[in-house]
Amino acid sequence: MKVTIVEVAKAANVSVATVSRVINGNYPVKEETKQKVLKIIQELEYTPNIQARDLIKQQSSTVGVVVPSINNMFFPSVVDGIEKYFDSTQYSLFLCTTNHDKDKEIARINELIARNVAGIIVIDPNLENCKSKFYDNISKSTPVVFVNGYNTSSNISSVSNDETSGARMVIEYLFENSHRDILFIRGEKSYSYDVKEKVYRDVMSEINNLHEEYIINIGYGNSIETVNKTTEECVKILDSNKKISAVFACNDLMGIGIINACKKLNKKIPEDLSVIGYDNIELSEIVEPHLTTVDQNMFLLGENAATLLIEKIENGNKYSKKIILNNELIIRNT
Amino acid sequence: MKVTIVEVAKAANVSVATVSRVINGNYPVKEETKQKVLKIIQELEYTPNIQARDLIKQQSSTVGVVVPSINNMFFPSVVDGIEKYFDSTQYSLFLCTTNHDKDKEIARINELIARNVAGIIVIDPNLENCKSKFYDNISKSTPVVFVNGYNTSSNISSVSNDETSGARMVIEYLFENSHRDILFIRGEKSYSYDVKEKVYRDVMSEINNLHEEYIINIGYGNSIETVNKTTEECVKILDSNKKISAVFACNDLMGIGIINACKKLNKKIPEDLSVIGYDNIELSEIVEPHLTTVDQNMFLLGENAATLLIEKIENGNKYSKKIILNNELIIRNT
DNA sequence: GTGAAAGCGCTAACAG
DNA sequence: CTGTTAGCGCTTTCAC
Repeated sequence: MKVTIVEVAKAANVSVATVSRVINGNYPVKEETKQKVLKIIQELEYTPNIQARDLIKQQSSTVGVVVPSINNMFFPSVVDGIEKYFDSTQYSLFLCTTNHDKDKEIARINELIARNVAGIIVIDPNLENCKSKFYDNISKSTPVVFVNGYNTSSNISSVSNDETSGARMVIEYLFENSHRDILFIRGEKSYSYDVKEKVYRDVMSEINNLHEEYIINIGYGNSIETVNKTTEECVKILDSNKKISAVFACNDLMGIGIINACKKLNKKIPEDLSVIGYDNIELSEIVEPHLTTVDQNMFLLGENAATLLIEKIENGNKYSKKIILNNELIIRNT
Repeated sequence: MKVTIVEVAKAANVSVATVSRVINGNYPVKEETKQKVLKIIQELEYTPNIQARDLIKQQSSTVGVVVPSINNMFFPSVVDGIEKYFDSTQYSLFLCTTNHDKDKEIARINELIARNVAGIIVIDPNLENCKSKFYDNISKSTPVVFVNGYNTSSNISSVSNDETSGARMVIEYLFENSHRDILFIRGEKSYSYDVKEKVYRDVMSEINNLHEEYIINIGYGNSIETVNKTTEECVKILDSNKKISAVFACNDLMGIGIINACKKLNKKIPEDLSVIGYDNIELSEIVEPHLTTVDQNMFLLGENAATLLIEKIENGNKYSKKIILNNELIIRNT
């Protein structure tokens, strides 16, 4: 068994209260006693039990982070940002993955609450869950922050990229380069895709060139398999539809899938087909040709989410904030 | 404040013990009382406080996972394996990153212990820490499992790939294809690199063709920047040393770096240069040309680590085990 | 300055 | 079957 405060107290011939005081340094203790206790603590290799401390103090020093999947290049960067921020605090992170499953997401959140976390950051929350009352309810008692989520609740803070303007940037850039027949590739069950599709539809309608068959939903969109799934799906489409001169991929993984599709079809990029991705994951700079994309600055997304959560925890979950980060078109070779 | 068991008891007009019994189902409760309590629990949205439960039960339902970094394709896969396994248990994961920093690793481990975790999995533990008495000491009181770590302690379980045979496979395959001048790329501070370098040295010595200048250490090796770092470093080397006909890269990121270096030098792969990586991260199948590599089966690595930890927790940290997974050469196009 | 004692939310004997 | 009670490891009044 691990050594407890009682054993330290005994060994030092003082009361547990005194030991507690030297550990926390919140009440005066005679220097001599203090040194004695400190020495014993060292000798016995005593570490205070944080669980017990949290319990009595009626506080929590853990926060939960919920993420659809960790096996891609996008979410880990966001988590990195969150981690770096909490590094300098007394909080530790419970990381949970949902595997893009709506019910698992709910289960995970409930687990976190049972573990009495001080707050929860949800990255890319499931759209249905957002629309149901689930999060509304949770957020009454536990501080919640969304990253890139659909958020109508007044008691949830959120940080997201301005995907509307990002998507607009993409399409306008394509227009400037005289593209009119633009394939749109999206995934499912995330608000991000909906936002971008809306922009796409609006803008294409404006120029009277909206074709339903140009809008492709390839299913789950943020795992590494997305690349090959996109390639397979789009080889057919690009091969049969010669009018398409550009592709707007909702994320870089899909963008890379398109690049690979072009290799299969012997299409030259960007001569035969222009490709623009979204996110600017590190991979986009490593593939050949380097992918043109929109920078989401994932790390910053994470950092801001962490800041918002701390704020919410400290203000007693009373008010919320929405942060919208701007993004930037990174023009590379596609 | 969250609702506690006392309030449920009051509302249901029973004692807290009874409420506890219906929650845990470990003692008989009259069906009628049970239903009444269950109903109240629902109404009040009561969730038991796991921290308090762990405290009284003198147990812990959390485990710690320590990983150098989450921002690459290797570690997340291992973590995925670990997560999937713990999914079906009552354990939750504390995930910590060390950013490849030896002292941070120690700090993180101490934090986990203060949080009273049931056990700790360390992925790619820092070599110096392994050689110091740090882990020896920790593992006396807390179950510890290493993934791909240097492990001499009798009280630490570990799972690793048979990197010796893996490395040998690589070099022998290169020999079979008549390569004799093989560049060896490694990183620092991980046992994995040492193992592979030893094999490389041994085998090259056997054929009397060991050149110190063929052994390149490019520093931290498992972040995405590794790709470009390798490219930069190796463009010079490959350009100035025309005898080199093959490269053995200690991981796939470095392998991809070599591929990109060849593009810069207009070298054809595999005609002008053969490249073999290590790990078989998902990326290796997505880059062009597809990278020949050794499959580490990261997911399995994680799963096995989780199994070992559970075993150790259940046997009271009394005995340990080492698992060595075989690996397989994946011959692709480089 | 320091100790005794109460209590955080929960479980597990022990009685009844 | 059910209630009473002690106590997990810790912090924090309240006396002295």
